[in-house]
Amino acid sequence: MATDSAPAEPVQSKAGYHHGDLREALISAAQQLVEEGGADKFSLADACRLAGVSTAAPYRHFRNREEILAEVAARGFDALHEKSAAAVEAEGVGTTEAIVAMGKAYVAFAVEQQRLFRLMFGQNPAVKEAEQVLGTGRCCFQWVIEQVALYCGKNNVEGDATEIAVRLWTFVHGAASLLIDDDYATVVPDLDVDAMIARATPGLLAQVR
Amino acid sequence: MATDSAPAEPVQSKAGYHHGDLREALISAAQQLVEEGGADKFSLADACRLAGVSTAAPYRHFRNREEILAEVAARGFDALHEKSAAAVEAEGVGTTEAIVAMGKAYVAFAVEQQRLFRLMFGQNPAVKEAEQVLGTGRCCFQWVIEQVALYCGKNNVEGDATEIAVRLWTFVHGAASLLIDDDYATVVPDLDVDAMIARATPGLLAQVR
DNA sequence: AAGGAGAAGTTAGATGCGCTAACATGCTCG
DNA sequence: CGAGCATGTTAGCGCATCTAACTTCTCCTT
Repeated sequence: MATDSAPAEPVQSKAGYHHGDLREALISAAQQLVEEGGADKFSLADACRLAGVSTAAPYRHFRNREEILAEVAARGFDALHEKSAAAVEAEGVGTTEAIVAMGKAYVAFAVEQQRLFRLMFGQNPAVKEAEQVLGTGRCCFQWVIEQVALYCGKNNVEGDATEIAVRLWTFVHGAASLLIDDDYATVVPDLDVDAMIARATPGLLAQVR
Repeated sequence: MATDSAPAEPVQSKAGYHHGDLREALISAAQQLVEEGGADKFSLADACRLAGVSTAAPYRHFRNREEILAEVAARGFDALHEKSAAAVEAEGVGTTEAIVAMGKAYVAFAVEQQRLFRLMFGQNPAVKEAEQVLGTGRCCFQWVIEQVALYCGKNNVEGDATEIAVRLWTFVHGAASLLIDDDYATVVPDLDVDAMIARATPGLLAQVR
């Protein structure tokens, strides 16, 4: 595969001294490794082995280990946004069901990509303060506010959409966290989280007082 | 301090070749270091320097790095339990105010000891599955259920105390997490979390359908 | 009271990671 | 075609975890 006669490969090759698109390859490796072992255990060296390059190579594309993690986190927010949007679309924009579906999608995303979720909502400052992460994260939440505003409009609910959105977010984020961190398992092992969300959402949607 | 005439020091000395109570000294150092830099950055070697021993010494008392962290986490649950109990006591057991105070205490604990809270409710399996952590954690939640049951009894609320406790826990845990991980800061910078809890609690206490 | 066993320290070193410096290669464009 | 730059490589420093083998001190038995 290496000492071949044809040096071709139009734009981005994969063989030989130069990788082709190492940046993407490393991000992809990082996504995989993060999901397997969590951001803590993630090692740049492992990613290099997956991509088939030396351990010094990443530094041509990233300042350091955390910059790769930031990129992974940012893409996570995009994925979360997409998943939520699909769930809402399926139920019909502006309905109570859509709001509930949004919450369930949030938790489902957390469950399906536990470690990624932990990275996205973790405490690593280098990740959280990264440009891309702030951008995609904000965008994600703005969209939720919009959905709540649409709900309020359609259902004659008077109230600040942002305030309601924050309440909803708080609840589903708590549910997602306790679920994936196995904290529910310790004390209420057979909790049906989806059912809990469905039952609690109406109360959180109503304007209090 | 070393080559002295009196070898005394009744039970546990601090000077000389033997430390006296290295186990406690290391745990105490770990508590300090975790709160300063988080469990990720915590290094056994740093703890050794704080305690004034070589980097091999800890292995006489702990299997590995994670076993110290587990001990720190377990003590965190004790501290959380105490703080919550004090808050409830101050408001009067069985009142709505006591329940609200319990929630605020939870969030306050998280804010005051961010990194410890993250360790306690993190994803590190070696920590979460440790005997002491499971024990103190369960105990902590059982007490919350009791408080909710007392509330229900005094206020003629029909409903499963466990179910209500889980709803409350979910909400305040979400609030604490989003607050200390700076996620609120990105999108709703001037949110008053205590006020939010006070307003949301009555709705969460009521039995839904 | 002597002295031996074992607990609790030590130093040395294997292994692995992050990151940098200096060097090598080969794509791209003038 | 060849110069220059982007993107690889190897070598190596510093630091962390953990183990092995050795030392020191405590205390328990006789």
